[in-house]
Amino acid sequence: MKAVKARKGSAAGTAPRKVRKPRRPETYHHGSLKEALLQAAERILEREGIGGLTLRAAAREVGVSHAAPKNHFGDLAGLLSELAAVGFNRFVAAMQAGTREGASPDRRMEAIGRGYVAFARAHPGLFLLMFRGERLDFTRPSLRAAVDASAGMLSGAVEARRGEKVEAGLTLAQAASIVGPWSLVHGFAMLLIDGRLKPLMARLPAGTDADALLGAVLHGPKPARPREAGTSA
Amino acid sequence: MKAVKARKGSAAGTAPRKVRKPRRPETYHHGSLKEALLQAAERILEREGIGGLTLRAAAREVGVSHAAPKNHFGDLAGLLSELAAVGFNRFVAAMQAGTREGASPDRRMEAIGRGYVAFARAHPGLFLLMFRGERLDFTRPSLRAAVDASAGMLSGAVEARRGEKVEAGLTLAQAASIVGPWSLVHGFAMLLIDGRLKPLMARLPAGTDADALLGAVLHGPKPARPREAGTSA
DNA sequence: GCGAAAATATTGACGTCGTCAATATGAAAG
DNA sequence: CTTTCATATTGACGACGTCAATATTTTCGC
Repeated sequence: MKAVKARKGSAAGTAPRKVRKPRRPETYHHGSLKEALLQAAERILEREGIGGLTLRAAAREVGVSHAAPKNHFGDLAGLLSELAAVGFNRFVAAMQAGTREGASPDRRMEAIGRGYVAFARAHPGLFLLMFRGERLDFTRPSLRAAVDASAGMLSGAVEARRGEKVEAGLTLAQAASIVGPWSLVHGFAMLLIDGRLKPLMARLPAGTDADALLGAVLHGPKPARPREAGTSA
Repeated sequence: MKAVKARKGSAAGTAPRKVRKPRRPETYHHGSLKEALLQAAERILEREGIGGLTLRAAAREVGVSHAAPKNHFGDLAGLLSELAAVGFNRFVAAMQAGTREGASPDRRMEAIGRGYVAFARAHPGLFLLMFRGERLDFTRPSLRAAVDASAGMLSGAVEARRGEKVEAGLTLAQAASIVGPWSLVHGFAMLLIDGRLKPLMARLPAGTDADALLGAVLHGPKPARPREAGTSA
């Protein structure tokens, strides 16, 4: 989509300088560098993993000097946090993707869970970054807003299923009805993209994929009290 | 070169030179450096987080040269993997800690889950390291064995609860009966130690702690199908 | 005991990283 | 056109992982 632009001839650049985004006059020096850096960062993240994502690598990928990102993100945590914010926004979209308009609360809940895992599988590097709080700066407004949006999504679905509005104060049961499904789906996604389920899945009937396993986890016998869930699914 | 060695006295005690493990004559140069490095690494991990755990920092903490760890661990992944192996062994012990002899399979299962989360809370840095596969080297025999032990623990408890031995081949329902509880407890632990549940827990009645929330998650309404789980807790 | 051989520890170097300070450059405002 | 400011570059510093060369200690054959 975006031409990574010519390498700008190093020293002797006789070519026209600012041909970067002819359509958008809002560019400064070299165009919308912040956005370009974010896209480059995501590319690096999914290509080389979180260890390969550095400020200098992002600058290199875009073709600017190693210190250029500082103007837009401050430090590494800034870049990672902005990228995580982008991820959370897309995350919300992924969870909403499978929810149909008139679906029952239970179906809606399941669709959200499937979207949750689907996003993690599609963007494992981004997902891991988003849920690795140690490297993020949650004081950044963009990240905070994106996180809040994704949190509101889940509790909204739980509200609809329970048929009661969640107030400022929560009962233990209300909290558990949010944290339970969240934990189940989050743990599944984490274990899956970290390869922890591979040994188990290798022993399943041929052709059984992660989606089938997720379906069985969501619908099968209860995790804690099998007596009530019938014998076989 | 002698000046560096003088530092060893600070950690070893009164003796100036190689009095590190008087009981075991199997020591080489400076005592059991490998074990000392592992202990130092764990100290650093819990004190400064995973970002502060470096080969050089571990060497510094013990008082040896910056390249000394290479002899025992090869590279950074080696140190992290050996430390993760130690963690998995302790992890198994933590899960077994709450299981009583004649307890029912369900109670045993719950005890394992509580031990799972308790370990994560007690050693968050170690737990995160153990479940961050990207930085580990699973070809290391010690790590492989420790991981297998912890995996066998969970499936063993599930076997007991289902009353059937798990064979080489798995049905989808069998796999789900393992992955479901695992995901639930793992996700809860992950979200908890990453601070993701803090906003929710702040809205709970005063005095409600993470253990109470975990209990509600384990015993409360099912994550996916509340109809079967009785009315409401 | 003693010397050879192996194991272990140190030193120094290289390239990469994040970050900072100083400087240069292009855009916008007057 | 000139001032002003946001943006980008250059160069430096310390910390890191890793490697090669060297030094020191333990172990083992005798």
